[in-house]
Amino acid sequence: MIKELKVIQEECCTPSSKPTIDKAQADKAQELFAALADATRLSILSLLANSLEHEVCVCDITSSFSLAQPTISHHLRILRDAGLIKGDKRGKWVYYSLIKGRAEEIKIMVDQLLGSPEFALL
Amino acid sequence: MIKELKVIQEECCTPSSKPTIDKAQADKAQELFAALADATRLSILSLLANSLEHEVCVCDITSSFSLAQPTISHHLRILRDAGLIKGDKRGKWVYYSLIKGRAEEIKIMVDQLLGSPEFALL
DNA sequence: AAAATTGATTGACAAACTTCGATATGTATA
DNA sequence: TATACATATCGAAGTTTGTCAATCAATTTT
Repeated sequence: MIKELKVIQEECCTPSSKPTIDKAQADKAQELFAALADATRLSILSLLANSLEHEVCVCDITSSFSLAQPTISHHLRILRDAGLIKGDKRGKWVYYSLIKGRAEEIKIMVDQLLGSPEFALL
Repeated sequence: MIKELKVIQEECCTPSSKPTIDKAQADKAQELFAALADATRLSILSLLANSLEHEVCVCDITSSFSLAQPTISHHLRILRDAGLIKGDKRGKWVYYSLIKGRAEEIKIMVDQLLGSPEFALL
């Protein structure tokens, strides 16, 4: 009996048998979440999502924050590089808008990472 | 005619009328996404989500990566502080597991930020 | 054509983050 | 009780990130 208890305690746990995400997937997801990991950028996204025409020019984005114009430009670039927004230059102004379908893609990513009822069945 | 074109060009766009997320919400979301903005931490989450018992001890997590033990411990702390995982000490070992329901909460957050069909109707 | 305006880029700096070795703490074993 | 083991914490080194002033490029206005 004591011997059996010993054996149980000599192993901490049974290792996983299911495959986990690979490094390429993890790196890609990291890029996305890093773009979302800033309060200013999240506010910019919310601003675009809630604007009447779903399109806001840089001047209005800049005037919504107490940050210098190059700082906003920097944040817009990060969101653009992450494929979350796009900019459309018309005349003197650049109008930014959300890229559609990204919300769904992100939610699928969250399910793959943290598990969801559907993924749990696989 | 020319005058009318001038008037149109003197304003860049119509400002938003809908409310956007406030700073407190943005800060909270930033904390969460910052915890997800690292490939190692995403791999750890995936490891927990895909483990047979949905529970893995630190030793097995550590041996899954080419990183020093204090580094893994640091990442586990960040995930714990973000409310994504919990640790259960049993004897010599600490077993980590995902906190249930967080995936759904994150997906709702994404919808609020980037807009979703339901939120668009509001 | 010159001046003004919008937005992007560059370079610098401080703050935050990832990583590690050394060490501390708690538990089990001899 | 002394030793070995598992994990957390601390402090330091190197890297990345957020911010701004200065500058540049493109467009419009005068």
